[in-house]
Amino acid sequence: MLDIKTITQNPDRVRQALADRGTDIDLESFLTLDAKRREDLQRIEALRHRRNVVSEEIARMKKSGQPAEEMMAEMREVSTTIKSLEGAQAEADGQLREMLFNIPNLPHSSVPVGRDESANTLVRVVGEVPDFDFTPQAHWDLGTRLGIFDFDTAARIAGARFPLYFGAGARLERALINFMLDVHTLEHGYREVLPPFIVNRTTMTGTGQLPKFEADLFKLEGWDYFLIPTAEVPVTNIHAGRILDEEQLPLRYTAHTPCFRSEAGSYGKDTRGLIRQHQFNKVELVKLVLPETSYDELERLLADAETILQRLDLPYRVITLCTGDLGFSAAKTYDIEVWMPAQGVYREISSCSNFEDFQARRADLRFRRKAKRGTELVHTLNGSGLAVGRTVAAICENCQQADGTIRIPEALRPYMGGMEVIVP
RNA sequence: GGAGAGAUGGCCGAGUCGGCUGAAGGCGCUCGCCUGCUAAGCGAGUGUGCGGCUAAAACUGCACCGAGGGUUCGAAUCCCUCUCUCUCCGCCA
Repeated sequence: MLDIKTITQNPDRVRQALADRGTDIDLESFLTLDAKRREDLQRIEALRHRRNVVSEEIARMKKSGQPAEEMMAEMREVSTTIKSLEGAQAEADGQLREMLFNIPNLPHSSVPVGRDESANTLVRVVGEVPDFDFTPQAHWDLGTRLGIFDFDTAARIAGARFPLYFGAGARLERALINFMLDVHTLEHGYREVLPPFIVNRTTMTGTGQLPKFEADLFKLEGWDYFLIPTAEVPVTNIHAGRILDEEQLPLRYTAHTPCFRSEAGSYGKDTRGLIRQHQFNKVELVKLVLPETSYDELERLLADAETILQRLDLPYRVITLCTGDLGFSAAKTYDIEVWMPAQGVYREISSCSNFEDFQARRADLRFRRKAKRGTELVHTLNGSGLAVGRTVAAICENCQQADGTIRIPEALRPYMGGMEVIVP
């Protein structure tokens, strides 16, 4: 969420940002409501001040045995007035908060302006796209033939869009998780976390999934609990509501979790294979950093995620999302897209974002500078490092061989017990 | 699942019959002093949010003692609901 002051003091800047994002939000009624709220607040505070003063006076009089009936009667009225004003205030607060929750983050100045993904800009293309002398198979055909995936059985057990891996497929998934966690913890300086996979409403609100995107989540019936759609949610909230010391920053966490997404509204999109599932594994990178370092940290985060693809010899490209394609909470996002030969397209495999203080304000993530009064909000960042299911899909397709077997990237072989090729 | 206890500042911990407690005391931390080594001692300071005033401070108003509601002129203190923690019993990987 944005700072109310940002909106009231720079309404034009906010208006422009919303326009760039292609969002239509009624800022005027927000500004009017806020002005009125502040006016009312002053009245309430003046009345409360009077009540405090007179109540003290009453205490004094009672102690000295003087009657205070008149004052008490007056205060009864004052209290009633306060109570009714407070009621109105609470309502206005609620309305303002709801509006605030629906205003997206301001895009960073380096973000290209544009309506949709066609305005995204290419940052770099890395790796060699494989040149097959046969027609490459889609990973779902390949994997099903090899007996490492079984989407039909998964659908019978759970439903569409659920994974079921066997043998070398299951091991490949596990190998990737371990490989990614090892690289990030041992080489990139992240601390490994194993967080809850189910979180409460406050936590979901802290990172911005709620209240706007409840339909995208799985909710536990009879509980105010949700399955996490990404490790970003529990991990970013680790320090929610606490004040960190400057020396503790930056905090860098990595976590492997399953992710659960309802994928509401995506019917018909990517119906086959591992690309879009209700449940998938992801190794996530999360950072809490000093504000002045957050854009450098974003570049490092992106590089950390790219390292995984480079080690696996998977061809990919990096793009910067334009204002119209940017997620609700992000100020800037790079997507890493891996090459998928069977479809002949690049598919998103990681999304690395700087949220600046947008999540921090919601989740109340603050820090105190050494020898300085007061607190400041940290900047939060996160990125996939990487989506595991999609990495499996990419390996299947990029490393497939004419005979329908899959060559395992060298970096992964130690994690596969030395296996070099997946055969039927 | 059953029974009981509790939730106060960075931490520990006091709050009596509701009023003078933003909150004693201690620890920690910061600054200064003192002491010829690390130690100890002395003094001062040390929450957050939202407002007002100010060039900026100083100063000042309101709120916050798990969360929400109630009683009252006035609540950390009384009542209700919820959440969480701890202990014992049961069950269980």
